[in-house]
Amino acid sequence: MPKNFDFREAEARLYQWWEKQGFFKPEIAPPDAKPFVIAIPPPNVTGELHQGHAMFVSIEDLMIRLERMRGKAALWIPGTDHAGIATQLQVEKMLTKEGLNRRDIGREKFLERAWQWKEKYGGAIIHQLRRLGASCDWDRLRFTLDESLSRGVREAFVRLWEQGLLYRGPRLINWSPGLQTAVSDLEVEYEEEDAFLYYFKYRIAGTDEFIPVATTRPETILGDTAVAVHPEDERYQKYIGKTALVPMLDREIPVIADEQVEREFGTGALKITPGHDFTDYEIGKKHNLPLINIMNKDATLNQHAGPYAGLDRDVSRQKLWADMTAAGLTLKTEPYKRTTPRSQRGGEIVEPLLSEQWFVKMEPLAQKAIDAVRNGLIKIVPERFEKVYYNWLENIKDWCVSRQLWWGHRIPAWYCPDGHITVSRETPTQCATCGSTDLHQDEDVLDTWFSSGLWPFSTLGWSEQTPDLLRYYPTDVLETGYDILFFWVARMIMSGLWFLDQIPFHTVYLHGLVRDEHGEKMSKTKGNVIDPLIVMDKYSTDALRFTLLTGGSPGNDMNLAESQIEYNRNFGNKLWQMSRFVITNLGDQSSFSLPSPEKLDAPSAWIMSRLNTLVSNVNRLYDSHQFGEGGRQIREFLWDEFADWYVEISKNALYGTDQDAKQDTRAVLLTVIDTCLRLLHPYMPFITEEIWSYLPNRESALIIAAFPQPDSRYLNEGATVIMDQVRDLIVKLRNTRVTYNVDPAKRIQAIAEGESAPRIAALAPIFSRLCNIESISILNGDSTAQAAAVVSGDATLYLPLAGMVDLSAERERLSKELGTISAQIDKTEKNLSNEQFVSRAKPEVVEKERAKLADLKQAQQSVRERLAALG
RNA sequence: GGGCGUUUAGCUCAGUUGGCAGAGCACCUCGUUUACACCGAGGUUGUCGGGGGUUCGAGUCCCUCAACGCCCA
Repeated sequence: MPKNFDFREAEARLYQWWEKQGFFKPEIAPPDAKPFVIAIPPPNVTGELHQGHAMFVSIEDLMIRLERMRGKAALWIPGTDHAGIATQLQVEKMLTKEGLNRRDIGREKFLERAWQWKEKYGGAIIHQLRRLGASCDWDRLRFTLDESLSRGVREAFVRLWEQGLLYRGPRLINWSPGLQTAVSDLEVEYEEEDAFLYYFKYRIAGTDEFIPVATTRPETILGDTAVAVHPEDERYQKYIGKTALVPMLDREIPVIADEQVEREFGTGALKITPGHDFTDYEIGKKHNLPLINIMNKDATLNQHAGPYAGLDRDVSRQKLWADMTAAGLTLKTEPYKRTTPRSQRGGEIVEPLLSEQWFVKMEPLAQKAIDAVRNGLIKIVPERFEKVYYNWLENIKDWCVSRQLWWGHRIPAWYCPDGHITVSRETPTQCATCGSTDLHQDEDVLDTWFSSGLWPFSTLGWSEQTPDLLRYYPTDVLETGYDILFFWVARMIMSGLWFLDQIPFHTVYLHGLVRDEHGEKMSKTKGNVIDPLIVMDKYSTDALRFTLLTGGSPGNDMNLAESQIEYNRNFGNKLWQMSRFVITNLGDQSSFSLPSPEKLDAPSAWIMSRLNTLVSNVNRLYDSHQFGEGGRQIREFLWDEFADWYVEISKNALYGTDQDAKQDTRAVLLTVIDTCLRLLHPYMPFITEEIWSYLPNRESALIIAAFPQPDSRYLNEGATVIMDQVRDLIVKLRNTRVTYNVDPAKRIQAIAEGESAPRIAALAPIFSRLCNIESISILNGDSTAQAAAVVSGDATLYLPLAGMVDLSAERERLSKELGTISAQIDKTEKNLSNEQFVSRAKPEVVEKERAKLADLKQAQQSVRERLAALG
């Protein structure tokens, strides 16, 4: 076995081997095995690996590997998302470099180029996922624009149409002028920004009077179709029903009364622009106001803006305000915090714009999705996100699904010259209404999330009843970041229930965002990005995975520091070294049998007890989705208990002459390593598999070895008590040696006193190896003054250190210890003298407290006696 | 405006059936004993945000306040 683990060489080799052996395929399990299925959150084909990907791969691969080891037919379906806008922008960028744009080359040529781009660059992210060790079934790799998935999209669309849940019509939607497409409500982010509130005069026709009105967007004045005041507002009551004149256009609009108007805001009078504001749109509908669209799709003003037609939205704002000022129609401007709607992609200001789009009626779908979680068919982890989920679904709005893009699923709707709509699974030859053969297909494509909403079943072949769909749907867990709970998770639940009448998965596990060391969002511009590929090169994939898995808590954002990854790289090395020690000390034998529990010596009984406690904990923690805590416990057991204590102690037996003790110890060492490699494999797949290959008597591959189950026969409280006392004494002896500057090489004969002195003396070889005690004899007569004493429970150990012990220092040290012990005794006695505690606390807690008190009392007495002896 | 989260050592964070406050980094002192210097041994470090409550017992459960962050409107 090499001195170190060369992860750079091993990772690629092991991954290829696993894949070639078919271990990633669910068919590796027996045909009757219960499936365990996860559909991957499909990364954008345009994506580059970031910590978010690393996080979901770590968690999902952990679950997949663990369930695979539990004998399930584990299937992790990989895939990528065509990412409508992102990909189209990439291809357009490429065209721009060639001096072209998409309109020059036309839709067909453009799509050709887009597919070329996808074939060339779209695989990058997939290769990066493999580097993370993702044990996906790559034969089942899917892409949202695959033919089969596209058929699913059509099926879904047509069904919604047939069920009357799709409609097309002019509505006010969020328009992205830069991208020239509609975006959904979810794709708009609202930011508070410094702006101005503009106060101006709305003249009343035929008078010199005016109503003062305030707005944050003066250019929309040109589209006003009413001025609204509160019906009970004394200031403006007299104008209700009168006519106001739109500044600069002198178009006549009514002054209306509406109780929604806030009297305290601005001037208390509201301009109503139904064509360019969502609130005004509703008010306009209520009052039957006309709707004027003053804006073109590129955010320049159109002919309805009169003299301002052709100007950009910002320019027209300046010019209109200047003109109004010149005309004496303005009052003032004041600084104001305005909530600006910006596109999630690119950040440009989004315009509410009247436009012809396709919408899905969401309410019936949402209701089913709400019920599924309420009835417990689907569980969201952490649970608090269920509330967020309900809140969104209960207030759901219709979903604008059409996008004015070319890259995506083209809407399967055709129009005849009379405007009849034909929606069809197959390309129709004639209009379903009038039979016209003059048909043209809708130019738009569907929102990317429409297809990803079908992901858990479209990847399995739906809309066909494929064998995969029958065997692997519903899937089990959906794991992703909480930031796409609405975008993706809720929509999958809705569509799964709607189209298949079955939940798509029974558990949703949501992880947090990965931030930098100080909680800042990672970004290239800030320069605080920790690139997964770079840290994998530097510290290994296992170290990155283990850090992401153990560094945070479920559902919360995680601050990632490179030092943590380094620390876990060190843990990997530690694991390698302890395994190497065990393996190289196994001798020539190829098979080992673990002694039955009663035959183990104290250290072995202790470590086996701890091991089985660990196995039990890890299983329990995994089943309650506490992956991080599970990983931390494995690491702490291996490092702080096994390596630091048992491995050191085992050297006595290994290097000794007692053949039975040697064999038993070897068997225990091997059992611990074997078991822990299995426990750890889902967290650190590469190093564990590589170490496994050096184990004797192993199954073919760790990746398909059985996950450990606890064996309660090996739980041993007695051995744990003994070893805890031994370890406590050893730490105190080491401390004492350092305190008195005793040469580490100096071997000391110790003298034991107290009830458990014989037991301690019998374990002298442990003390010998761990703190260089030559021998332990039982005290016979009085202790010598020239000695340091350490006390643990009912045992005292004297170190005769003639000439080295400073008696006053020793007195001080013991006095201090006496203080600590006495304080603990006070606390314990207080508990035990409290009748409520004794009668109400759990019996084992009371018992534990009594034992503790007895221990402390003995220690107290020993320390007192020693102090007395020192004078 | 409504909801959620966070607040624990100098820094970054763990701590889920309520039962003696933990880790990494940093810092101090020793040490290269054939698994490991990507190491080992020892040590220093706390008003578990404030207040109230439930309980024999609260970092943990409940109420409330504060600061910071996020989501929805």
